[in-house]
Amino acid sequence: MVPIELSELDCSVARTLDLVGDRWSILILRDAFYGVRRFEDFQHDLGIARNVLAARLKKFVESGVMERRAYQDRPPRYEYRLTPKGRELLPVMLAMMAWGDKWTSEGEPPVTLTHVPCDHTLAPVVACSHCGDEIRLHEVHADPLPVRPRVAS
Amino acid sequence: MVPIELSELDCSVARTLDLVGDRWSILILRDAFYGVRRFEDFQHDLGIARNVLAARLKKFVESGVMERRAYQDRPPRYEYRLTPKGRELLPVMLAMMAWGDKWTSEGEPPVTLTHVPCDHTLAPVVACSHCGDEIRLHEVHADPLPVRPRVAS
DNA sequence: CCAAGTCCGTTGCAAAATGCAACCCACCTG
DNA sequence: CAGGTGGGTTGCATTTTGCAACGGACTTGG
Repeated sequence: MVPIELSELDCSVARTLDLVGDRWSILILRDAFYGVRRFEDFQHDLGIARNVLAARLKKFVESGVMERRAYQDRPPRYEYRLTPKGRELLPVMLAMMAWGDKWTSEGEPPVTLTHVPCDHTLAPVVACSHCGDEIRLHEVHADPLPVRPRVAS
Repeated sequence: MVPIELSELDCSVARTLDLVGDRWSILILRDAFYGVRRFEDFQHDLGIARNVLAARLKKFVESGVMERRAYQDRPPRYEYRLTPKGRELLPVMLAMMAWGDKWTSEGEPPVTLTHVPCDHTLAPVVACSHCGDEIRLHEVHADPLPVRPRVAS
């Protein structure tokens, strides 16, 4: 994937996109969150082309999101595990999952999440790290504003 | 974008990906969150090819994430605004932004977010809708488990 | 009245990413 | 020694993107 030209677009969203902004990356990570570690299992579960899977795993390892570790010698076999950097992509996946469940599900949401510490069904929300309230669009002020809105809004 | 084959992969993440899982969609939405509404402004700010921008906006309108509204007749001119469905993609963008800031920024994070109600610098976190605590990977239990991990883990 | 500018696209063609199936190699199992 | 498993690579067709040019309907300036 060719990186987006960051000259005028140096935002963290774009940098995150360089890693997970394609069709398969987040789905691979999702399986990894659920405990999948091996090439064959990713491939079988997702139905992804093997060459694309190999390319994605390689990219994840190079960027420090996963590590490739041998779990046996002879024949050498490897598994792919999330690093802390990779595990912290969980919020991105949960946010996408929550949105998909709310707006695009036909019938029941297929997966119910339970938050173990409080033992309640979980709808992930994005909250303010300081006050804990849910974040709404017009309650956020960005500085410097990365784009120049035409009038004021 | 050809939808991912959902037969064995009917997860909300994949359905969200069908909308925003390409190189530009989230960046367009990001500009929209910041108040950009017109074709020319999106194009100029992002440097996106005009045909791709036209295709994305059309897709957003068709899927109900944006609405196309005339702001003048003669010549007919349209602007693109987020619908509620679209505004609720904010968490996805914030999560990507937070991750990019934390893990890929060289030097200072370019944008500081302030949460207006509590007047504090904001690091968006994904939290449990019930107890408000931040969500960690191993504190989430999914049912039914959408993939079959090999051993247990 | 004519030239230039603004806004929102469409069209054609080249480059890149992806999907698909076949192949490979090293081992293990019956 | 035949077949299966695991982890890939290679070649080729298809799809998606990027780029630049063009068009049409106005508005503005002189």
